[in-house]
Amino acid sequence: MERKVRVRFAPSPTGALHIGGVRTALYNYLFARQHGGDMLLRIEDTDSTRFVPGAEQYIIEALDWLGIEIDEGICLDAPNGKGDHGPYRQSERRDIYHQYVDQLLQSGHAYIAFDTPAELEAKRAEIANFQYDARTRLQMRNSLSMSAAEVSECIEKGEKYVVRFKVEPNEDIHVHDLIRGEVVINSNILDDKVLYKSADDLPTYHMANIVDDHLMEISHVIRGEEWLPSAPLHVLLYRALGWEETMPAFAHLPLLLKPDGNGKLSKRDGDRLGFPVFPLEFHNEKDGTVSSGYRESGYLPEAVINFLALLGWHGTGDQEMYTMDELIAQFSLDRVSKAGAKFDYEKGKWFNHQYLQFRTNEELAQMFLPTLQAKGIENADLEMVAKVIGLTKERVNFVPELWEQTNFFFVAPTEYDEKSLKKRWKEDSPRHMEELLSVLENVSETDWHTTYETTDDNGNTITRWHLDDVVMPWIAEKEYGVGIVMNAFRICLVGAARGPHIWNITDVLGKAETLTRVHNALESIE
RNA sequence: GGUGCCAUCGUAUAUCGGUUAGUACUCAAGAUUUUCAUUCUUGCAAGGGGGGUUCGACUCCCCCUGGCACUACCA
Repeated sequence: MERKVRVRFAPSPTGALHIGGVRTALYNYLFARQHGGDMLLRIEDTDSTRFVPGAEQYIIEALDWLGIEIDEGICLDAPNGKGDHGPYRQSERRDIYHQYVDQLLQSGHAYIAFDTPAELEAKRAEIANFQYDARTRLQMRNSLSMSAAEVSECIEKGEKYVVRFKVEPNEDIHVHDLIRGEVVINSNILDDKVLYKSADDLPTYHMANIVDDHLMEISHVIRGEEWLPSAPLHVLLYRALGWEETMPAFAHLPLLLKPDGNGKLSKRDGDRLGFPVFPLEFHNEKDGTVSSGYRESGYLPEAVINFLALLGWHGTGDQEMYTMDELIAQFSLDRVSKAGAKFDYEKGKWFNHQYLQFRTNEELAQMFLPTLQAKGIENADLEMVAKVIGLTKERVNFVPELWEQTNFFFVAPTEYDEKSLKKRWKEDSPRHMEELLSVLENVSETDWHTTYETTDDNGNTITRWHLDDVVMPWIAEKEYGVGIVMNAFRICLVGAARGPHIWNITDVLGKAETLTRVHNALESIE
């Protein structure tokens, strides 16, 4: 019988969750859902010195925002973990690790070493490319080079020690990777990795990772490419523990690279180039830094998911827009690319633009409210906000950008754009506007907002404003230019030569406000 | 330095031995628009180099070059 698919996302709470980590979580999630398996979240907090308060909560909230659901382990509705394989925080699993460290010690796969960090440093300075391995371990202070009596004496004296994995030399280790195929590495290049440290009574990543993945019955380990070099060590550990039969399958994902130049994408790149590298804004209590987030920048979660999914994976055809359900249905590990993907922020913006168009005007209005408030627009009429958003949303990539497109609907212009004036405000404009004012004053409130369907010269159905029937004949009769009149009118209402169709603007503004603005413009201009 | 991974337009990628090497982003031009924007159309732009294998290679193999990752009592 096929083993049930169980995957895990296992971040360290050392700060905000990097966007690359988010993609790893996403691929794990897609894989789990596609196979009807479980998605676990485990917190790898074995390095107490790097712990950052709030980071764990941040991770949970970020995944929740993106719609990556956790079936087991630490999650929003179970902050201390749910499921039968807990605890799901490595710092709470000390007793479990002890047992397996002892097992390795007893079976001779590991040994105790007393070398202090200073001694190790000295050794590295003394010998170039020093490696703690089969060739050098007898020169060091450990249970292989010391007598049993000496060892117990050191331990009784309270000397700090570590447990190291005893790597047998000159053995080819085969790692089967679902994305890269067979990777072979000789054990000679592996050092005797530290598995456990008595100083804080915690295992290191490698030990904890293998024990947990085994005990939690993980079937597939999908993680970043930076782990590929240590995969052989992990295979050796499974073997030493007697778990090779149920060892999970490995898949090492390509890295997310800097948009320019080369190297791994980092927080600094985001700061430097002006885009977020984290899903949510994060205030780091430990170092006092603030990191901007996709959510706060106006990104829609579905856009981030779609964008991230395509950074390293692609379907068979030209499809680019994917819902989460489509991704779940179509994702496959063998279509994950092997090469690192440069982070193209422009494409991310485009995705957000696309998904913004799918949202209703009412939804967008709700999302736009905080921006309006920040601009001093209190008690905005939601219906009116939705209406102006409908007129302008295809012009923007992000919700906050709506302000630049709609501000004149909320605030009457007090300044008039010089370039627009130069080009569109002519000598006759004041007289034209005076006359337009009297033409418009005669339009009833009802007619002001009226539209009707008609056909154009090509027989297409178009919507026409009643105001056209009032203003256009007047312009024609006076033999004024349509452009010169309408553009001056626009400047009066907007303050510049931009914005949606003029009658859409007068419709939202209403008759009284429209006339007021023209009056004001006539007084202010020149 | 050592080991490993990787290599198609500027970017993300399609192609799983036979194509005028496709698509999207970006950029440019034109059309549309009484404004700005949108939209539409068109265009620019690629198989790192060298050897093989083959009737035929972007695709398979080798070498070189280049890029990246790892090389901690961090994950």
